[in-house]
Amino acid sequence: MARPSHPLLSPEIIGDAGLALSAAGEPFGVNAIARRLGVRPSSLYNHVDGMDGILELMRGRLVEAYSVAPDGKAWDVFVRELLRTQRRMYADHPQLVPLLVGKTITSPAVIASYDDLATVLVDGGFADDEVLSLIAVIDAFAIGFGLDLASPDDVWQPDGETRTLGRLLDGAERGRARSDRMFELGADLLLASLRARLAR
Amino acid sequence: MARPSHPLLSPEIIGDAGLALSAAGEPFGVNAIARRLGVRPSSLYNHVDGMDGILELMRGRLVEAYSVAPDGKAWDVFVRELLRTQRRMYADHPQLVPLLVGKTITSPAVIASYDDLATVLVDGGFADDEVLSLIAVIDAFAIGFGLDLASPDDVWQPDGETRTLGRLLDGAERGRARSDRMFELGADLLLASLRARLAR
DNA sequence: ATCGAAAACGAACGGTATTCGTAAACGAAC
DNA sequence: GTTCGTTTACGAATACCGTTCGTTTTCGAT
Repeated sequence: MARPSHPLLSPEIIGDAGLALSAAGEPFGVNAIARRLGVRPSSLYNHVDGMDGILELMRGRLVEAYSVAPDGKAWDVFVRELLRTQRRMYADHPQLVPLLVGKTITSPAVIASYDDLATVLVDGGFADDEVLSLIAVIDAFAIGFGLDLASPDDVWQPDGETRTLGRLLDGAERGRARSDRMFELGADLLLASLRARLAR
Repeated sequence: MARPSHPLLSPEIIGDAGLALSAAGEPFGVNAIARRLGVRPSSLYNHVDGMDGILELMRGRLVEAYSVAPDGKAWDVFVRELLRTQRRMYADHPQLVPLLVGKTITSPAVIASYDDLATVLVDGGFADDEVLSLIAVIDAFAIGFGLDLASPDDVWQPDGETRTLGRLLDGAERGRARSDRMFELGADLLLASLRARLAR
C-alpha cells in the first residue's frame, strides 16, 4: 500500500489509540499502537514526533476527557472535585502515570487546566506568591496518589520479623479499597490545611 | 575469559554500580551496568535475577544510604526529618522512581524502614487502622516533592494567553528556591493536619 | 586426583523506537 | 486536463534493550 485514498492516521487517532490501549491495561508503545490501527510503526512518524510526542498527545486528550469546569464553584469544592477526577483519571490509566511525571508540559489543554486552578485559588483569596506553591502541593498529592493506585495489591512482602508493619498488614484492607480510603483521608487533610492557611 | 580467579561481580557491586549510574543521571540498564563494570551483560545473570532483581537491589542500597533513625524522636520530628531525607533521595534519583513505584517491595532494609515509620506512628498515638493510609500519604508527599525538585525549572510552557498562570509564572521564584519553599509549605500543611487528626 | 558447581564469555533471539528510501495518491497551479 | 510538488503509506535497515543458552575455565570439596 502506498498513500491511501482516505488517510488512515491523524494525531488524534494515534493519541486515542494509545489511550484505548492504556485503558485496557495493554502496552501502548509505537508498535502496539500501529498494530491496533492496522498500520506499520513507521507510518506514525508522518503524523507525530516519536514516542515523546505520542505521550504528550495522550496527556492532552486525557486531560480533556477528565476536565473539571470551575463554573462558580467555591475554591474548596473545586479542589476536591479536581482531586477526585484526576485520581480517577490515573486509576483508569495507571501505566501512564510514571511516563508523564517529570516531563515539561506543553499541551494547551493541560496548560488551560492549570490556569483554571490558578484562577480559582487566586479568586478564593490565596496570596499570589503562594498559589504556585499550592498548585505544586496539590499536584504532588495527585501524582503521589496516582502512583499509589498503580501499585500492586501487596505493596510490602515482609520476609522476617517486623515490630508493627506485619501486624498492620494482617488486618488491612487491600488493593482498591485501601487506596480509596487513603485517598479520601489525604484529601481531607489537605483541604483542612488549606482552609486553616487561608484563615490566618 | 572464563571464570576469573578473583570474582568480578556480586549483588552489592551490581546494585551500587546501578545507583552510581542513576545518581549521575545516566542510563542504568543491564548493558550500561555491565559496561561500567567491564563485564559482559550476560555475566550479571550469574548473580542477579534480571533487571527486576537489579532494581530491587538498588532500592535496598538506596534506602540504606538515606536511612533515618527513629531513636527517641517525637513522631512529628521524625516524620519531618523522614520527609526531608526521602525528598532528597527521590530528587537525587528521579529516573528510578517510575521503575520502583509499581513493584512489590521485598528488600529487608526497605521493609525495616517502613516498619520504623509504622512503629513511630503507632507509638505516637495514631489508630492502628489509620497508620497504613498515613504511611501512603507520607510516601506520596515525599515522591511528589522529590520529583518536583528534580523536574525542570519550567514545568509549564504556556503557548497562548492565560488568565492567571502566566502572570504568576513571571513573578515566581525559580528552581531550587521555589521547590524548597513549596516543600516546607507542604510539610507544614501535612504535619498540621496530622496533629489535628491526632487531637480529635 | 576427580568431579560438580560457579562464573565468565560469546552468540543468538525477540523486543523496542527510529530513520531512510520508495511508490502511490492527493491537491493545487497552469 | 496535465503536471508537479507534497503527503502518506510501506518495507528494509539500524541501534539499542533484556534475556537465554551453550561453552570454557576455575574454584572448592570429596
